[in-house]
Amino acid sequence: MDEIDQTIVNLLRTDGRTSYAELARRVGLTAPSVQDRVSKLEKNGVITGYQAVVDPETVGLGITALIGIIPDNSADHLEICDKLRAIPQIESCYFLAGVECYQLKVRVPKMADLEKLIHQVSAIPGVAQTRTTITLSTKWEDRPQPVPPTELDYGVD
Amino acid sequence: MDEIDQTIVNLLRTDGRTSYAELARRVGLTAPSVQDRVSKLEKNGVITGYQAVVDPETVGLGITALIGIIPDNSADHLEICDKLRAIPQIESCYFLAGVECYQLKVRVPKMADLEKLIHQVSAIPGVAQTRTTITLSTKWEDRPQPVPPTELDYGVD
DNA sequence: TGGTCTGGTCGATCTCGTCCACCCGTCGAG
DNA sequence: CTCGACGGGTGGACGAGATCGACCAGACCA
Repeated sequence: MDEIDQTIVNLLRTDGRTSYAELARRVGLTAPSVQDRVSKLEKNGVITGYQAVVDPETVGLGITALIGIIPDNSADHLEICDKLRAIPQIESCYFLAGVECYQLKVRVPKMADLEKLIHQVSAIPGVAQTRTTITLSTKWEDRPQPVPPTELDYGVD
Repeated sequence: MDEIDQTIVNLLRTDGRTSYAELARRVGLTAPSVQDRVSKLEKNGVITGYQAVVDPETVGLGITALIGIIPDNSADHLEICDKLRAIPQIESCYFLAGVECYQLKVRVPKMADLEKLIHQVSAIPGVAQTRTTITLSTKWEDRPQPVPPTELDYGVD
């Protein structure tokens, strides 16, 4: 994970379809060696995938909401997590330090779908309470910040 | 935005580097026509970009936090938004219906950076109060849900 | 009926991806 | 000191993919 790898990662984060040839030109190497570096980055779990970024509204996912979950004392977190994972509308799931120990980001087409979704989440054993906040607008999302200058080795060679 | 476009979008959301030739095989068209569809999807703002998904921990962004912002009455939201946008560590920014009218998702290398960041956000004119929650773990993030069957035309032809 | 428009195919050409042989410093062992 | 292994890079060859222009078929409308 040297400086060249960082450049490659930054380039691929801002345009995931950049060709190896183009990357090679940018970092001053040849295509095969860039390809080699990229596949090592993938193998080492630095790059975990590539996705097209889609405007949710244009594909009929006009409603975004954040749902906080307060568990009860007997909550089995493995089970909760599994049940949550099975719900496709939950795009992100964070485990938090706080009373609301999960926060979900969900997207649905219509309010009725959100209502159904909340019932579905509330029905999971171990979920004591949920608190939902509608997002009025997404100012921005998943903006790739440049990888910070590495002073330490982060354990991935 | 017919059924074929939806398939293309779904495929590109789960693997943003899928070649046009491969997409063509999957949807039963030729590469040029798929390419044509994709460029139309990009032009119409359905696909807004492509990004490599990176494991934050492996690139030195080990700390994730959610920051809620409570504005004061005189808050100029355009200014707040601009000031927030200028802070690269803020990866996502949602405008919410609630007392905390913004929620930020931030990533930093160390706790000290988070502290600095909170001070930075608190110092923005119009920000009355912030509330920060550390995420203990990211269960998953930005999982692409299949685009819902379109019953209506969502205004993007 | 004929013109136009949209969305497709086909084929040619150029670029890119990918594999392989080879090269060149580094480092540890004999 | 020399040898051999190794990691990481280069260059070339070849097949696959991207891209462009020409052409075609069905829908729609005057």
